[in-house]
Amino acid sequence: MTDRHEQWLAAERLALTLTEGGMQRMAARTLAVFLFTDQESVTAGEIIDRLEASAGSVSSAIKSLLSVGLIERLPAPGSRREHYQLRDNAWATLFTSQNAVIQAMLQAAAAGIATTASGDPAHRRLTEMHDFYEFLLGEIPTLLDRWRQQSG
Amino acid sequence: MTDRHEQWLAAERLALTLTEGGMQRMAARTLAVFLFTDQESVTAGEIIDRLEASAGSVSSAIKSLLSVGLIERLPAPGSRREHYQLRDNAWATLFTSQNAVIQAMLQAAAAGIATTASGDPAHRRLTEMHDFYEFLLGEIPTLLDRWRQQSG
DNA sequence: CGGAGCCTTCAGTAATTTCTGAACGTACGG
DNA sequence: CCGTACGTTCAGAAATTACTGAAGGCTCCG
Repeated sequence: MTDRHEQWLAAERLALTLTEGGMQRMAARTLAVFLFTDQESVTAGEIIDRLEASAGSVSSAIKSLLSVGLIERLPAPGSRREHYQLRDNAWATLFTSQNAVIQAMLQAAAAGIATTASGDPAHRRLTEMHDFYEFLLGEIPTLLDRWRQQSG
Repeated sequence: MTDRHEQWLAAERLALTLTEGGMQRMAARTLAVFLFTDQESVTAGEIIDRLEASAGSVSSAIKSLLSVGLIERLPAPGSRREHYQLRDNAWATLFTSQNAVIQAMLQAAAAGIATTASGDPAHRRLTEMHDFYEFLLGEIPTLLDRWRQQSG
C-alpha cells in the first residue's frame, strides 16, 4: 500500500485505458494525476514534474479537460499559480459525453434514410440503426437519475 | 431520394462519425458500405470498388469488423467470392463493446485503490470512480433487455 | 493438373497525430 | 515600476497510425 512505484504504474495503466477509450494520451495522463494525487488540488507545474512532460503539452491537456468539464479551476488561493481539481461527478460527465456521439449517429442514420427508398434494404438497415440509437438516447437520462439516487 | 451522390455523402459522413467514436477509419467506411448497399450481401471486391481503396486495407477492415461481430461471412453461395453482410443486432453489439472499456476502467480503479491508504484523498476519488463504473456495468444488461423487448 | 481469380499478409511509405521548445503574455512581489 | 515566475501559444520535430502495392496461398474450373 502507498507504494510509490505501484501507484505510478496504476496511474499510467489507467491513463492507457482512458486512451483506448478515445481520450488523448496527454489528457488521459493528466487526468490520472488528478485522480492519484494525495493533495486536494494540483497546479500545472506539479503535473509537469510528475509526468515529466513539457509545459506546452500539459497546458493543452488541462485546457481540454476543463472544456469537457472533468476538472475545474479553483478560486485562486492568493497564489500566483492556478490550482485545479477533479470535479464532482467527473465520471458521469465523461459518460455523458458519449451522448454527443450517439446524437451524431442518430443524425447520420436519419440522413441516410432520407436518401433511400422504402423498399431498399439499406432503408431497413438504416431504420434499425436509427431506432436503436433513439432508444439509447432516451435511456441515458434515466440511467443517470438512478445513479444520482443511488449515490446520494 | 436515392440520389447517388447524396447517398455517398451520407455514407461517408456516417463513417466519419463512427471514426470520431473510436472506430478505425477504414473499418468505419467499410461498415458504411454494408449499411448503404442496396444488395443483401457484399463481397470484398465490391467494397474495394466503392471505396476506391486497396485490397489490403479492405481485407483488414473486414477482418476487424468480423472479429467484433458487426458483420458475418455468409455460407458461400457457390461463388468463389466470399459474401458478407451486416449482422442482426450489430448496433447493440457495437454498444456492448463499450463494456470492455468499462470493465477495464473498473479494474484500473480497483488497482489504484489497492495502492492508497484509506485516509488519502486519492482513495476517496478512486472509490467514487469504481462505484460509478460498477453501477454502469450492472445497468447495461438490463438496458439491452429492454431494447430486445421493445424491438421484438 | 494447370491456370486464373480472389483474398490475405506484410514490408515500406504516406499521412496524421502528438509532443516539445522557444517566444510571448500576464500578474504578482519587491 | 521593474524583475521574475508561470502559463499559453504555435511552429516544427518526432512518433504513431493507417494505407498501399507486391508477393504468396488457396480454391475453383476447365
